[in-house]
Amino acid sequence: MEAIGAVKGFKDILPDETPRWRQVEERARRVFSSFGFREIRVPLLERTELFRRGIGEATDIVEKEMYTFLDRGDEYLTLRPEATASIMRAYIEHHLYAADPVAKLYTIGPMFRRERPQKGRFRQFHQIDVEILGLDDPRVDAELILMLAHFLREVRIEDYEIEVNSLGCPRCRPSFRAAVVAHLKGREGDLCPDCRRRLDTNPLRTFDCKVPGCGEIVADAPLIPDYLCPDCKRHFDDFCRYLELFSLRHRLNPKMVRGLDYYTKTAFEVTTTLLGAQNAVAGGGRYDGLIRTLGGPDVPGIGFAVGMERLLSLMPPDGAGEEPFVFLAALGERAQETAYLICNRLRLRGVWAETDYSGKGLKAQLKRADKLGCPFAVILGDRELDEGRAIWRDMEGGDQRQIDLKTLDDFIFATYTERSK
RNA sequence: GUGGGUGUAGCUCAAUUGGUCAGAGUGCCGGGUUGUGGCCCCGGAGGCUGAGGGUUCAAGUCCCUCCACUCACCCCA
Repeated sequence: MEAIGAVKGFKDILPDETPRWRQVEERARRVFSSFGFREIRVPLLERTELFRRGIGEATDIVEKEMYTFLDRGDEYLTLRPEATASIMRAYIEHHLYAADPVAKLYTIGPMFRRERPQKGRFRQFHQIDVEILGLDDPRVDAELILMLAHFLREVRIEDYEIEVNSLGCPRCRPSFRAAVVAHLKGREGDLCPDCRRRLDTNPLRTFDCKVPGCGEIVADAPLIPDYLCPDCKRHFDDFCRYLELFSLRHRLNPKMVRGLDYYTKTAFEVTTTLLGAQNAVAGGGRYDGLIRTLGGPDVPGIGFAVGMERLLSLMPPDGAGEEPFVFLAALGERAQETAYLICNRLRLRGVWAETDYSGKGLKAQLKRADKLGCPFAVILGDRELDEGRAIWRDMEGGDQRQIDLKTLDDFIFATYTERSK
């Protein structure tokens, strides 16, 4: 029979890797809690319309990257390509704004985008997603970045840069957009085909283009900060001032734009040079009009997402191993049964114990204990059984002593609790 | 969607101009120690060399097609 492989771009997270995943998740939860965030869990599947309206029709995600299918011939559903839209949907659907004017939420889970896989980019990938709804104060924007930086520190990631920019609001963006279009139109012929198309759909995205010719044209293009309305400008200035208040090193990148349409005002990205072409570890920004666009009240919001796989590949290696506490080696049928019993009694008391099922020799059993990384082993043969005792072996030093069988369970349990302190 | 690279044992990789080339290390199993792991020594199992076709006396090696993986463009976390 031919074996069935995983779907392209979908990865198994094997037992050797899961401890690190859990470690990151736990640290995220701890950090977010202390900043007042609560967890929300939303479905992986939503109506396609949610993402079309939320993320924007002209974005790459909606245009060509979504896993969309017709469900039983009556409605289009999509595997979520990001979490924000779903969280906004839940926020509106359950009237969370009514209970509290401010909602601080986070979620951790898989996202799906049908792109060509490469280093740091998968079709199913995982994000840690954080949102603050109901506050538009620039202090909140700075505080969110403070929390993100703190979290990165907690997972021992140091080599990164925070880039910030303001994308303006519906009041100031049209004039900026017009200026960019005017600038680009003059040299339209020198633009790459993609950018020529973007001229109509989303001219700001030409800023991202890496084609050398486009880079030159964009080099002296108008910059967003110069076109911000007084309100946006003040917001951005204050935001930057608060970043400095926290001594958060950051870089102004007036050419940074984001691939999702809903962003307004503050935008930021955490980048690193260590990831190859996929240099963004985290990214986010403010989206003051999104909730209303999705049929909710006019509530401002800001959030960010961290790419789990990318984060993990940046983390320094850590011996977050998992090993049993004791191996019960048994010789002879009667001893094997006793060892089997003790092993499971220990497990019921919360001590990770392993034993042998093969009836192999002592050498093979100790070898197994060593391979598993057990710090201790119990040796129990019919000989010991008859004398009502067992051998307690320290695997590191090789010291051995006799333990009365009647007190063995308690002895092991006590040693275990002592050691886990 | 478009390019480039790579496919040999579970894993990491070797195999001169096509000519005993199907190997090593590691892991696994066993023995050296009839009841004592790690180090060392010895042995064993395990591969239609990604798949299919072609050239040739001879193909892991050259050519074609397909597939998979990978990196990059694009975009983003």
